[in-house]
Order: sequence, then C-alpha cells, then structure tokens
Amino acid sequence: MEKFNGLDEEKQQKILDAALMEFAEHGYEKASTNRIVKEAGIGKGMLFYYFKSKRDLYEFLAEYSLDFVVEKYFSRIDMTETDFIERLKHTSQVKFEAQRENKNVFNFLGTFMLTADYKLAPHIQKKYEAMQKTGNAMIYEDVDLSLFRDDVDVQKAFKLIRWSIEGYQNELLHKLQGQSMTSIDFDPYWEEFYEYLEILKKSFYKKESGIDDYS
Amino acid sequence: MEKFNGLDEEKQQKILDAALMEFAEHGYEKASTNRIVKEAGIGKGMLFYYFKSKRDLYEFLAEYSLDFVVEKYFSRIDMTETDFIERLKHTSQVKFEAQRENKNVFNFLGTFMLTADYKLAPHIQKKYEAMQKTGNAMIYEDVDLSLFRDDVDVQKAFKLIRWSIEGYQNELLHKLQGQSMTSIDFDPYWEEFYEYLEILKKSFYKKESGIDDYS
DNA sequence: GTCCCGTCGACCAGGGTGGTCAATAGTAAT
DNA sequence: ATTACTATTGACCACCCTGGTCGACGGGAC
Repeated sequence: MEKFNGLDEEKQQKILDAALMEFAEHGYEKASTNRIVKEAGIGKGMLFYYFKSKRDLYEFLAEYSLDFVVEKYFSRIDMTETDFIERLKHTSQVKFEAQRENKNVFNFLGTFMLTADYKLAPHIQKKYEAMQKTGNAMIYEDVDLSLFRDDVDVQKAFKLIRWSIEGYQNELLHKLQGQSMTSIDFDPYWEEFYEYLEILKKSFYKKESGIDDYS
Repeated sequence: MEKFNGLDEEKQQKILDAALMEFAEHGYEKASTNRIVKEAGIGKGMLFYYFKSKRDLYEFLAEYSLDFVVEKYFSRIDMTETDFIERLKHTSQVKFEAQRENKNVFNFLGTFMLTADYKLAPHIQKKYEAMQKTGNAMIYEDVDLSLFRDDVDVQKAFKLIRWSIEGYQNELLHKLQGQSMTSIDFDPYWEEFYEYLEILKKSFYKKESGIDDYS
C-alpha cells in the first residue's frame, strides 16, 4: 500500500484510471486484473505488489473516489443560495467541472452505487453513507420554500424538478456518447439547460408579484 | 426452429423466460447457455437442437419481444385521447398491464436497446426501428397543443413531462426492487402517480378559463 | 561483490465457454 | 419383434480467461 503511494503521480494516475474504468464497465466480479495491467502498462506482478488482492484494490478505489467527490464536488457547493433551482444550476456546474477533472471516478461511483451488494470494509461503508447524507443535504437544506406556488406540494415539486434535470442530463449524455469530451463545445448545451430551468421556474414558482410580463 | 414451435406452450415459455432473464441480466456476450438450460430444466443438447446457436436464440428472442410489445402494448393504446398528460397516464396503465403479463420481455428489451452495438439480422433491425418510430408516434401524435401555456416552448414541456414520469417510474422500481410483483398492492402508488400528473397539469397547462378554483 | 528493491511475465490450478455427439428412451408403423 | 424415426440427455471437447504466485533479472547503493 505504501508501495503504491511512493510512485510518481503520473504512474499512479495511469493505474487508477485503468482500474476505475475496468470496474466501472464490468462491476467487481467480472472486472479483469489482466485487462487492468495491460491498460495501465505495467506487469501483472506489480498490481499485486501494490495491492495485496483484487478486493484490496477495489476498496482502495472506493475510498479514493469518495474522497474525491467530497473534496472536488461537495465542498465547492455554495450553500448560501436558497433558490432551489438556482442551487441546482450551480450544483450542475460544479459537478460538471469535477467530472471533467476526473470522469473515471464518477463512472466508477455510478456502478459502485448500483451494485452495493458486496459488503465493504466498515469504514468505507460509513464514508459512503456519509456521502449520501451530505449529498442530500446539499440539495434540500436551507431552501427558500416561499418561492414555490402555494397550490402544489413542495416535496413533490422538488422531485419533479430533480427528475427533469436528471432527464436532461441523461439525454445529453446519451446524445454525446462516443464523442471525445475535449472536442465538444458545451456552451450551447448550457444555454439549452438554462432554458429548461427557466421553464421549471415559470411552472413551479409563484408568479413574481408586480413585475409581470403581460407585455 | 420448427422444432421449438412444436413444443407444448408451457415448456416453450419456461425456456423463453430462462433465456430472456439471462440475456437481460448479463447482455449477449456474458450470458451463459449453461445457466439457461439449468434454469429452463432441459438438457444442454436441446437448446442447440431447437436453436442452432446462441446468436440464433438471441435473435429469436429479439423478434419475439418486439412482436410482444407491439401486440400487447402499442396496439392497445387509445390514440383518440388528445390530452398529452392523460394519454401518458393511459399509456402507463397499458404498459403496466403488459409488463405484468410478461415482465421478462421488458427487461430483455431494456438491455437489448442499451447494447444495440451488435448488428442484428436486417429484418430484426428493421422491426426494431419500426417499433421505435411507432412508440414515438404513440406519444406525440395528435396531441392538443392548445392545452399548454403560451409562455413555454411546447416541445420542451413535452420533454420535461416525460422525464418527470420516467423519474417517478424509476424511483418506484428502485423502491420496490426485491419485492415479489404479486405481493404488492399498487393502488396507492397509482394514486401517488396521479397526484404528480395533476401537478404537471397545473404547471404546464393553461389555467382553465372560467372554472377556476379560487375557492 | 553483494545486497535490495522494483519489475516483469510465464505459469498455475481452477473454472467457465459455446457447441458436439454417442447413447439412449419413447413412439409409431410395419 | 423389428425397424425407423425423433426427442432427449449430459459427458465431453478444445479453448479461453481467471486471480494470484514466483523465479528471474536489472540497476542502483554501498
């Protein structure tokens, strides 16, 4: 374990990337250590020199990823914004930046959370649960409820808005799949995204009193 | 092939179910014919007696599933309903019934559509595309646009509504996973679903003129 | 020289793969 | 009873891949 930390950054990252990708794509059981070492460009022996087993590697990645998300995503969210939709907008931007910084971590956590059947070392399990809890607070805490229309259940409105945003992000992901992240100009998609958010505001928020646009 | 059709219904269904489940869970490559025959309760030889290869079986299932969806789902949809949300409500009910009739088919098609990378026999590919096209028409054709608010882009409203509904269905699926289909009383979930639909109407449709509820 | 550490990849036993086939059991016709 | 035919089985095949080990080697430090 200390063996691995002694490596130069670049090699560490190459191994982590290879491993994260492999587990993300195939899940724990079907992930192949052979493919990992080939992708990472190291000999088979080294992987088991750094990590004592496949499981060991997996748990290392889990902890690494959870730490990454907390540091590069959660800790950067502005909790002083009390407008629910504005907060989600901001959150999407921060998440996007974190994803761009290391997208393998997010892919890994995606399948990690889906297949949480394998019981993990307790300290990782704990970290995982803490992350979920924080993530929830990030979205719902200190939201100004008075912005919402009076004639709809705010809890339900929350959900509808989140589902809408997830829907847009999934569609975008699907539409852009196969294109290299770097070659895309995201500005028009952000524009489109903001338009959707404006519609959500019009739909779920009160009409702003006074400044109406009965143009 | 004709060999398979000669079997009694019950045995046919058992084999189909086993195979659909296996492919749904593991995708084409990682699906195991050994597991299929064990689950279906037949000898290994019979599978290759009925279907000349794994690929052959897979394409048979694809065609079978597509036919099933068209017959038990699409053909039962009432296209005379012009209220977009009412149509989606009705569609959800019909889909639910079809799913209850054979849920393996839907699970299979789920992963089938995701991993459409393998090129299929052309006549199946064609059927698949036809199904997608029909499915789209089912939702968007002959919709009464005048119900929607004037201050939002109707196309975007369509999408927001669909994402919302998919979001609810996914959450429900996730929440109920592991419970046996038959032991659940779905009525309260339908109620909840309808409440969401009412909110969507309030949000995206015009206020009904005259009959307002300023109670 | 000699120690040590990082590195490699051939190698291991075990298990799973899609597909085959000789051997049956069953049925029906002669 | 004999023949002919089909439905059925599961042992078996050659092959591939698995997580993990280990002897060998290279090169730097002393």
